[in-house]
Amino acid sequence: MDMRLLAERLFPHITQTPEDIFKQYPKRQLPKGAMVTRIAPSPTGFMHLGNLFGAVTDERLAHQSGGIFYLRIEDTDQKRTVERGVEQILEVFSHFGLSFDEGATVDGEKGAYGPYYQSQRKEIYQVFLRDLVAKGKAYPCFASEEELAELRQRQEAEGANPGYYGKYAIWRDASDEAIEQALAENRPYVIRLRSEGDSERKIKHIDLIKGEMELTENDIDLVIMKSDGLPPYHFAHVIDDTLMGTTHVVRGEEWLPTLPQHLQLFETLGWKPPYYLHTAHVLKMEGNSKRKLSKRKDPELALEFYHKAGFPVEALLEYIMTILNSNYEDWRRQNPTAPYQDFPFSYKKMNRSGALFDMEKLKDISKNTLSRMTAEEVLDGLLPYYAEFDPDFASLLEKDKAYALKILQIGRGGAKPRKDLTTFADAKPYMAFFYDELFAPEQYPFPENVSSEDLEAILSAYPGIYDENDDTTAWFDKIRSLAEELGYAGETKAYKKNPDAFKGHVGDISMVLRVAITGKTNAPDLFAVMQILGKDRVIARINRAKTTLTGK
RNA sequence: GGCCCGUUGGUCAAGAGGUUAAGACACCGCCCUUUCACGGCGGUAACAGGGGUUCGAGUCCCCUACGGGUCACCA
Repeated sequence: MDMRLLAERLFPHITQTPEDIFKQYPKRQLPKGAMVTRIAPSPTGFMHLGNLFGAVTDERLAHQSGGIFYLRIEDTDQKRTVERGVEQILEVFSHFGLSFDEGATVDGEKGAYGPYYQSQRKEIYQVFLRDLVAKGKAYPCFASEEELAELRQRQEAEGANPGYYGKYAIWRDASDEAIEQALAENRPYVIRLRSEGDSERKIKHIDLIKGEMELTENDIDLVIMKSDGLPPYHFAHVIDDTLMGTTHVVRGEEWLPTLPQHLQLFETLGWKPPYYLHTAHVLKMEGNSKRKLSKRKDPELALEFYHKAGFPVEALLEYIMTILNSNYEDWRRQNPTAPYQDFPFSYKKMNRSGALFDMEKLKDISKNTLSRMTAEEVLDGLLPYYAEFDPDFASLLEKDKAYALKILQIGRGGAKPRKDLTTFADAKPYMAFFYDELFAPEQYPFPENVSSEDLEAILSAYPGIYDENDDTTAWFDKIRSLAEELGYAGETKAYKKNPDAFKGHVGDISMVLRVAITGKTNAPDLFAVMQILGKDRVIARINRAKTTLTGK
């Protein structure tokens, strides 16, 4: 059969030529070295850590080089497409502060290289499909699912590699009559590429992350159009990334095995492939072995997990940067407050092997990130977090922001800031005692070496000696005197030198006060705490503790 | 099973033929300290194994082992 006639027969509605299409996608005019990258997620309603790793890499490479970073929606598989999937994608990336220069948006799309939804690009793909058929480089295949399953079984029995190739490619050289008949019967079909590859031959390829590698040529007659008329990933990737001018494709290493197919497609179409960066997977330890993070078993794969746990987005980005570029931590030490975008990102610093996800490291980074933030920044994170997960606490914070800021200000801002919070979720237990609404200790964990008589004596004496206007030294001198009056060492050192001479030391006295005022044995600087609470509430809490203690 | 990728302390990693094999997290110890959170000092701990090449190998080559990935009209 004349292949041109066949092409016309298969795609009667296609009138444009590849040249027509290329006119609509002119070469991008960008400065030298500018990279064009994209992320191309499927709208499956599940955004995970891997998506973010890739997106940060793409975004940095593009924007650092003066290039373009765009969002393309890979929705060629209708079965997997989910309602609001695209909105979710957009929300997640805007949440992490990543912005696209082109691509899908909340209300459509922007940019001159669209459509950015693959489901809307059917005609474009078919122009190239038609062209390939006309040139004899692709052909229709009418094999049914059953036939293909049968084929696989036969190959297994023969010990041959599975797949539609060589002598197993039954429609590759089908007779005109057979095609004619199948068409007449309206049987569904796919379009396959007529592979010229040989599985005995190797191709050399340089991946920007993995380096030089040797791959086996593809000899499978790849499906390039599904029976629904849309292309599978492989073909869409080649067409879209070419037309849209992608210069660097960043994707997970699970794509490496199909790379020969992509390179073959580029060659067949006569196009130059982009640079590839195949990134290693994030792994997880299970027993004694590592494995890829799994959607079903590992909640920490979902980005939602970090949101719920209260990790600031800055912290997660910070962790991602340390994983992506090994020299990032050193840079951060030199530049403690610079935005991460100032870091000279390089794909050369990306690791070729997979990293275990390290929650402890994330926590440490998060703690440091929070400690570097201003009280205002922390509160800005706290408010939406608690609005979503604990509205009651959110309204307490909201009611008096100045008060909340005073609390968050304790020990913040110096060269050695306090590091009390690992996540936003830590803030409530940390701050709760400052709020009378939440302050309700049933019993007080007073130090055990202080007798009940002494406890009562301390709590009774304190309201009389506490003066709001004392500075920290004057205040503590009073505590010291009280300690000595009761037979406790005024200096810790004196106690340590001769423990038998005292009931305890001044630290025990301040611990009693700390427990009475905060309900806890561990709290930030007591003097600062009292300043914030104010004299009335300090006295009230001392009295409350005394009442609880004595029962009156 | 075929094909592909990978392998430096518990974890993340530096390392581009000559290093006492960095640093960070975690862990342990000491110090500082009125609690806590910090901070300081120190410590335990690694080139998967075997062959080559070389005066010299964590670095280059080969084999083995182990780990991961992939073999769809899913991406």
